[in-house]
Amino acid sequence: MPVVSIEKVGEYEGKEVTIRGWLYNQRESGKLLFPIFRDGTGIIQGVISLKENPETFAKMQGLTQESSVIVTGTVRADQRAPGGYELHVTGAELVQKVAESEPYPIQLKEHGVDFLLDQRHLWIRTPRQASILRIRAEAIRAAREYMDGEGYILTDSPVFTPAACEGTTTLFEVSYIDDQKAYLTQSGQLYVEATAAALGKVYCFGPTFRAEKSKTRRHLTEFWMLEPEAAYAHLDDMMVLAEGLVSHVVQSVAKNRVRELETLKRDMTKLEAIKPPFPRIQYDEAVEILQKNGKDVKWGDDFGGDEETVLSSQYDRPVMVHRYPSAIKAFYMEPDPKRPELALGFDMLAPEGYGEIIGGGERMSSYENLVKRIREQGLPEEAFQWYLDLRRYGSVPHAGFGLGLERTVAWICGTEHIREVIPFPRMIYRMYP
RNA sequence: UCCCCGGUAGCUCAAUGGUAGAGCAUUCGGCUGUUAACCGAAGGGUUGCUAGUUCGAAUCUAGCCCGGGGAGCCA
Repeated sequence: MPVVSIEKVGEYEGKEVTIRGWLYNQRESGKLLFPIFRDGTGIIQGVISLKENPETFAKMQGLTQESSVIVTGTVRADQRAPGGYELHVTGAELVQKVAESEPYPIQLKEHGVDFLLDQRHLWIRTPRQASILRIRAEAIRAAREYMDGEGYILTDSPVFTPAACEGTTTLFEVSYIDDQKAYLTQSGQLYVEATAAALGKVYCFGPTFRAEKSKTRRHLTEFWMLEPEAAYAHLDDMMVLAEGLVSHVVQSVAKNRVRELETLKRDMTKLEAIKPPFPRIQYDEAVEILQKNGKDVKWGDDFGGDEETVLSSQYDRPVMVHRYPSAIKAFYMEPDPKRPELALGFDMLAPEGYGEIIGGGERMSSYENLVKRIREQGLPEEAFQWYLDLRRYGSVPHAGFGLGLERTVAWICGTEHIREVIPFPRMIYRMYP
């Protein structure tokens, strides 16, 4: 008797198979049972007749939602069944029954956000959430495939760091060994700058932490970031890499996760349009576009969520805004030699109002300028000595960016909130489960 | 940190100053093709907490707690 996964059940039409999973739901109709099973790969409806199989009927009748079961039956195509295939159950083995006194808390109906987040460890069992997590996995696989294919070497950055990567944001402080203090990384960038000088083209991919008190659908306190860095690379090289990476990720999901995107009711035509080249606009031009659209922004202002939405809604694919004023960008950004008041940085804004998914640019390569900036920012110079070494010993032009995984996946999935695209979201005021 | 919104049964919600209710879930009964099945019945409440106004508070007032959305900041 073959043990099969529900996603592959169509290959076994007319054959008897075993499915190991859970009871997703069950409808009862007198002398007929319609259990719906799930096994993590999909759902399938079963049929059990009292007349034909009284023993199994008795075992399954009244069984509680999410009880674990191993069932055997014959696969039949049937228009009436959700999913097109049905399992005519011949035998069932109950693995664990959910007690009636403590029924499964998540029902097949609308629930509130607060409740679902408290039940996140169970919520991920629902088809929609499971689909999102499968898409996340595909996005990660495709992103690494692309970076590896472009000759970038994975060199992961540490999670414990001695100081801030960017002065302004708030850090999570943790106690380290023997009364030392450490901080959870807010970016791996400084470290990939070092590995780029060692290996040429590198990237890191891992969790990052921001203790900002942001309460929006675009923020998490713990999120994953992919950060490439390349020696001798310039701003334009990074914009080419960024559009190549993002389009490869989107196209891979569109190709390999069709069923999941259907579960999410995602508009596939919007994803299919995500191909290079992506539009590039300079900051100056972005300000003009915003002013034409009635936004009260002047040159020198940074863009908020509203402004980003206006800009990204002009295009059917992500837009890259480059050369922002240095004053509103991070301390390590290289100024444009043609217009020193501008930084050689860029942001990629996702369509449909999902906001900034990439930020990056060219790093400052001059020792003197970098020291000056560190002092201006009031950053602890001692902690940055190793970083300054990169400018003492064979400094070269180099560039990179950071791609926010969850914002990217939220956009691909079309979810309302970023919290749905990470298995266990960490947000301000929420760390359970 | 600031602004806005919310907290009533396990869940989703109703009740706007006068006896706290419905659907789902659970239990019992019925139903041979159900699609969040349906029909009948039962059990289930410190209305977030504290104080106040009132003959009377889920409802009005104040403070606090918890959560959501947004600003700032950022991926």
